[in-house]
Amino acid sequence: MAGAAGDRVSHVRRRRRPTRSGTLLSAELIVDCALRLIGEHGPEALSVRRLGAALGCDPSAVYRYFHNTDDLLLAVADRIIGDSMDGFVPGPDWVASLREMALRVRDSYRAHPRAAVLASYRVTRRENEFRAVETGVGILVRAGFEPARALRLYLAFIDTVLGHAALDAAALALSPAQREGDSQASTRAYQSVSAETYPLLAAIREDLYALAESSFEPALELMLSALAAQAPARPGA
Amino acid sequence: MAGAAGDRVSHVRRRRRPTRSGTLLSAELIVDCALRLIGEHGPEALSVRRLGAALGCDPSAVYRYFHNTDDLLLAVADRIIGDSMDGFVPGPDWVASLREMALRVRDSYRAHPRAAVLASYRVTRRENEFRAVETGVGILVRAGFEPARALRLYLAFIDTVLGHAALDAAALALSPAQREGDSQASTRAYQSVSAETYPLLAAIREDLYALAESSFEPALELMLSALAAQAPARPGA
DNA sequence: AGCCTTATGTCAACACCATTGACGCAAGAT
DNA sequence: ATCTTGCGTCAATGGTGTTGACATAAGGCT
Repeated sequence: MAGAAGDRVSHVRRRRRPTRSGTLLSAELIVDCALRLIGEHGPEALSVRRLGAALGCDPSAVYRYFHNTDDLLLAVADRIIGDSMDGFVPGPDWVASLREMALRVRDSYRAHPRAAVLASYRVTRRENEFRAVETGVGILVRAGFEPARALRLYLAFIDTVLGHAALDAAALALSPAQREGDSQASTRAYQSVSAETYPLLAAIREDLYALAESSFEPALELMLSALAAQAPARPGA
Repeated sequence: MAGAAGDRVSHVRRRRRPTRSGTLLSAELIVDCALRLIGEHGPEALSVRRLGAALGCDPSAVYRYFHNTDDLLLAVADRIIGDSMDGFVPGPDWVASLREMALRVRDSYRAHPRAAVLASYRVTRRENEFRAVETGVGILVRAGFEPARALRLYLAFIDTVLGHAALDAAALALSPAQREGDSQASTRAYQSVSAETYPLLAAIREDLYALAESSFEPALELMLSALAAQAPARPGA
């Protein structure tokens, strides 16, 4: 049960004691700091020790607010999910609305890759997610789908988006060493494609840079076109 | 450097020295052992020290075969990909062939959920991955797509499949404590759907069990229908 | 057959990590 | 003014990946 809001250690702070360096700790502040650390110095910069150093407190003070690092990362993930749908209202064009939803999720993930990778594993089934489901299903229902079918299609859609967003985020979350390794391996692989073993790949050798790029947009458009094709003719349209 | 097949440390073994306990090491054997460790004792059981213990050798011997643990992890990922595509030959129906590819990948991930989660977000750029790309692009080319477009569409398709497979695997890979937490959150959420805040969800309350299910198949069918719709009329068809 | 190179298994050490239990200070209640 | 206890601090434990020096035997070469 690591992660539920009520489970956070000492959820209501009764006594607030400043750290040695004078700052007042809080769960919010720690999440802020974690996001900042990840954003500024890469995903591997997030450790309890560094967190303590950045916060100006002993590393173990973090455990007064979160059970463990997984708990902390879930809190970070929750913050990201809440932020992504913030202020979103569907427009009249249902396909465009779904597209915007997808891009919002993707951008939010890309903004916090490391936490996003962790978030994508755990479907939260919490407030923010239900709001998103209600919104998304609403878009499809207004497009003319039966409610139950709208739910199924929405789930297929959003899981696809989440999967791709996670893949994108994972690529960004790679440590510099891994990233370099990937790129070196790529260039070498491009050159070593032989016409004998891989005739097709050899024939489109100059297009192979696509291997290193995100396929989020093409996949999104395929998905949207499939949904559009299945939309029933609306009585009011 | 991590990654390409030719980059593996001492790719061709010239001298084979048994370990203290008598086993003959090999990259294959190490990958086998890693998969077994992860499968039996969870993803966190994979460490160089445990690997050494399980193999009956000094932990550092692993570094004679892989540059680092990331390198090893990529090899594990490539093994999973290779297993899934093993013995696959595309049939005459290109849509059915793509479907089979997707289901094979999904099954392979589900067979090694924890390893899949560890590895799924990495592009291995190793032998097996290239074989899969060659195969998949070939299917689309024979369906009538231009090679470059076939590559783009294949990547969008396979990334979607990988993303969903990873989500499925992640659900299977949750630790018991985490799984219980998720299920508790789910049931609580089902009950708390109120008609006021979520009128749509309340209306389809009996369909909400879909939230807990995989959306792999619906998403796959949407994707396939989109591809089928975009296929050019084949001269020979 | 016997030497020599060197691949490869072993050992010890380093620097980092998360997590925990004891300790003590001071905030806030009584 | 005293007492309780939340919470920041300290020290310690046992884990991690990775590296460099070392030893030993495998297998090519003469």
